Amino acid sequence: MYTLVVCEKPDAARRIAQALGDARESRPAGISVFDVTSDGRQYKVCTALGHLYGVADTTRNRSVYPVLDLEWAPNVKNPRVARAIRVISDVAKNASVFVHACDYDQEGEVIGHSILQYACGGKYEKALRAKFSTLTDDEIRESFANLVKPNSGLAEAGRSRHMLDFIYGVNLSRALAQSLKTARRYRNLSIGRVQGPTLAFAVDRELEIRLHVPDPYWTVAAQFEKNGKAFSAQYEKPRVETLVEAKSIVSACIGKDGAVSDDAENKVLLRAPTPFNIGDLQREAYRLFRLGPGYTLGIAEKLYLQALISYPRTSSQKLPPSIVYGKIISGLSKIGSYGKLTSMLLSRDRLVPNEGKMTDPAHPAIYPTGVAPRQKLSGLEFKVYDLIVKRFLATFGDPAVSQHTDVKIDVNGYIFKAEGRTPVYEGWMIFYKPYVRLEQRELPELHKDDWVKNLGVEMEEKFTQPPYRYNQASLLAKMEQEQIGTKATRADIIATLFKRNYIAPGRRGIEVTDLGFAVIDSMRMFVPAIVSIELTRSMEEQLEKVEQGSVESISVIELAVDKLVESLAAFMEKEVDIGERIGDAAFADSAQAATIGPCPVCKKGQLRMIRSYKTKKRFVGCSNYSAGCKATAPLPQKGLIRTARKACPDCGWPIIGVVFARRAKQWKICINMQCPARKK
DNA sequence: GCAAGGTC
Repeated sequence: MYTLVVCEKPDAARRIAQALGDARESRPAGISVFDVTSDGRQYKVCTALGHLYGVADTTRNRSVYPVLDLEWAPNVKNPRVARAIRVISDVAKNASVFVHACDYDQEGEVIGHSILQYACGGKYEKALRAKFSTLTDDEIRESFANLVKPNSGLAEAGRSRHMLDFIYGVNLSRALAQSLKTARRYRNLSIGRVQGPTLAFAVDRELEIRLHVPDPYWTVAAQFEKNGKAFSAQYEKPRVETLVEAKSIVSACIGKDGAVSDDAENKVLLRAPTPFNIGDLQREAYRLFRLGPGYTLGIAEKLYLQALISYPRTSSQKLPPSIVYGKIISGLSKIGSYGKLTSMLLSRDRLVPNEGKMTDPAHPAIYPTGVAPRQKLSGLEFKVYDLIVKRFLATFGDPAVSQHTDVKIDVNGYIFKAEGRTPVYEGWMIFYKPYVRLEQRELPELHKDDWVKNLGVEMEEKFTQPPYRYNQASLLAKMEQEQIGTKATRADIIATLFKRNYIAPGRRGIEVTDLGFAVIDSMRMFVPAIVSIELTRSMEEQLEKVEQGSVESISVIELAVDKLVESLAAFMEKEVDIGERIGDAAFADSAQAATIGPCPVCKKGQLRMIRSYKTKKRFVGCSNYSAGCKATAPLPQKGLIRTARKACPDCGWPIIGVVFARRAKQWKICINMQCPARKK
């Protein structure tokens, strides 16, 4: 007889098994099972692959809606999932004790609950729960020495979350699709609790930009000189509202020398950065390399599978000592050019990382393992790896010190400000080069009551600017800030909005398409909750009550269904109008998206993406085909294709960009097979 | 051809 331990993922199962004792791995049906004997106890540590069970539509018919009868079913479409369920069921047959050791959070509770209930034959209530905050040896042993009862309220709240998201998301997506069908069109549409608000963020930003009225203002700057060194200073009001005022400042100051009226010197400490969680890494990779968040996650997963970095899907900014900093750093000292940096840390008595506030139930922050790469990393893989290594090292660095000199200069009663920034001590920044640089702005030495020579005073007319468009990194940051989606899904949600053609990459960030506007408009009209973060907030409140046991999950779901049905009724009344509106937007967009560029052969038509009726493959043809232009070119069959709005310098045919979700950044090619550049 | 959430 033995204890069956249920874990959430293979990596966690391995760590838990090794922490419990000597672990022997076998792989029935390609799924790992670890046999452990420890203090006379026998364990079989099994693993899920994330959710093995989830909500399913009992009608099995996508054109039916509303669908309100849901069931909780194994995800048998995925063969690996089916094998994992079989393996665990087999092991469960002879187990005497069951331990739920999935991540200690809501989804983890659900994953373990389903497995214990359905793969192990109703063992959830009898099972014991391992409660850990990170998967370190000490914590794992501690949690197994103090096993608690499973939290059935949490499991129930989690299952309700799945149900509610399905009820809103699937039904409203089908309603949108149906409205298009009524208008005799077809397009793949979707909306959901997280997609809705995320798209709405971009829509609202787009509206702010379109409604922005530029206001003029003036800036006034002066050039001064002291001891042969010139420097500039800004008038104390960064924005002067009127031309009259700006002119009067300039005329009062021009040609008049200034006196230093105030000087302040401060040493400013800049603390070391905190270690990366996945969102931090995605933002930093975007800032430095312009990598989309989904792509960065893909690279991080690859590095993790090569054992070069720790588990990347973490929200933690903590580095527990149990990962043994010294061991990792000495490992890194043998890799590439890190030796110089690591020796600076290895000579220290104590290593203390500057941790952030965020935690994660199952994993620490992202850190390099110190294992040397076995194969050469690709350019981008190396960039992300290098960033992770240097960030890790930098968290142990001393604060950097910068001397700030703030000087006020009085010119005929008008005050100008000048700032000096001088690096004093590099501290942690030495580890994080070239990803950071201490700011340097020189000022001559100035003391109170010194006179400075006036070299000129100038004013400049400026206009208030509209806010920036979101880019992928800032949209992801907005989602984090509003707490919608999760660390592992945010990048995917944004990718879905691109795939649906609700948003598109523009010159200065993410632009909302007409289709995106039409979808948001119709939802705001009939189902405003789905495009507002309030739905998430109220769901969280109600699920909290389910978890506490003060409200039944069934009543929460029934209430949601009532609200949905009410909204759907109003929506269906206007179905034809909505369908027309969305259809027009969708097909205006796709006609535009399908246009690749002007035809270089007949010089009259436009080259367009067309799908062949016979082969179902896409290719490029000229809109002037019926008038005799036979210009054509093949296209890659995978990936999202957009025009680069540029002609090839070698042959004049248009250039396209091909985007793959988690793979290449963007692949720019000339579509002409006969292009001279191709022959090279 | 539909959500959001796990993970491979």
